[in-house]
Amino acid sequence: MGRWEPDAAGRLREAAMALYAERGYDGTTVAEIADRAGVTARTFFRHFADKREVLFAGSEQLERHMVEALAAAPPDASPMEAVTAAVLATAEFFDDIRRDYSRRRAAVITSTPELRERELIKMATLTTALTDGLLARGVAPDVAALAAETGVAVFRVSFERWIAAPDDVPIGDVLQATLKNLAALTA
Amino acid sequence: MGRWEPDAAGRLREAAMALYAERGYDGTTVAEIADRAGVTARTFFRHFADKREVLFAGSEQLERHMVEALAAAPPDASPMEAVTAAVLATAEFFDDIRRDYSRRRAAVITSTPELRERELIKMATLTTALTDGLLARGVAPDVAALAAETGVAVFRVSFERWIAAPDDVPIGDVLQATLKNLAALTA
DNA sequence: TCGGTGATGTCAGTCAATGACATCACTCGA
DNA sequence: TCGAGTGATGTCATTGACTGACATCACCGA
Repeated sequence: MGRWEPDAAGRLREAAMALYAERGYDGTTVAEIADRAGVTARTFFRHFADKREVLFAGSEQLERHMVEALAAAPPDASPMEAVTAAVLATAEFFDDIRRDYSRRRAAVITSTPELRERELIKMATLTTALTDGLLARGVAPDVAALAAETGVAVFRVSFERWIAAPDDVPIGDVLQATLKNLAALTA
Repeated sequence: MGRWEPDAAGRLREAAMALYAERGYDGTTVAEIADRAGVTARTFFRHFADKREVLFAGSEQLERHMVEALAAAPPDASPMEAVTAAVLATAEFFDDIRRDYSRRRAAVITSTPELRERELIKMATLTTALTDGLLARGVAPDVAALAAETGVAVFRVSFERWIAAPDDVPIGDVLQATLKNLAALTA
């Protein structure tokens, strides 16, 4: 136990999500989020770069996880096989507990242009990271970019479908199905 | 001739571009842009929704132009042929005069995360518009989305290359070359 | 016990963005 | 010709995001 309640960042995330869902992104001030989390607005900005970033806290973790899975793929795996491994590795992030959070989060994001912008750049950053990972595996630049783009597209589509799917469908199944669809398309 | 100098929006665009290039986006205030354009900050926000939008003023026009070209394609044209027509239609927008502006604009955008976000959402909006245009032509949803995505990708890649190319290369040539590359890839 | 550390609070300030209201050249119809 | 719009702009006040500088104070390690 420290001097303050621990996990201020976590409380801020919870508070922000709750308030965004309740009053909308524009209808919520940083001061209100901080209040609910029991800190000041100044502390909010010490944990998150801006008012949007609080909804994208997990993205660096997810990216790191995918890049690691990409690097861990067998050396003789094809670019697309490596990307597939990275995409499937995301299943470990989104369990049943996260699904409810993900749904509320997605609802807020899709209804707020500012947040959609942020999400787009996160996806772009992820694509760049995967591209770099493929380049490190010796993949040709053109192929790397294309494979990374495809991988992120598969993740995006699957994530959306997972959110819309019944509660008993795990995200792994959706990812598998999307990958199968892709294979059928390109065959 | 009106009561004020005409084309305030145009002057604001010029002023913004010059100041962003000179001092950077963050180092420029809306008040400074307005000053240079001979108006007040309030007037800036009457012409542009926010500080970023002033660099994306032409995007609605470009989108409309592409959508019209898409609609004007022969009814029996394939989805990809229609998209190709839309992509090639952009050549009418970017002449030699626009190239210099485009270069400076691209330099500012790539060096400013906030502006990159805005550019990404513009591209996403364009993709949606082309998708809708294809749907109106009776194209199946999956195919429409994919074709639109591909078309925007071709435009993006071509635009980047055109900016980096020597001054005597017209954008039309670059678009043609990119489309040829795509055909070779998918063959 | 004491100085360093780190997370937080406090305060003042800048600047983007918006609403309400005033201004005033220009236009058009009575 | 006059007077009531009209539309683009200016002025003013306000909110709220974000930042820098400095203070605080429990904890930890020597």
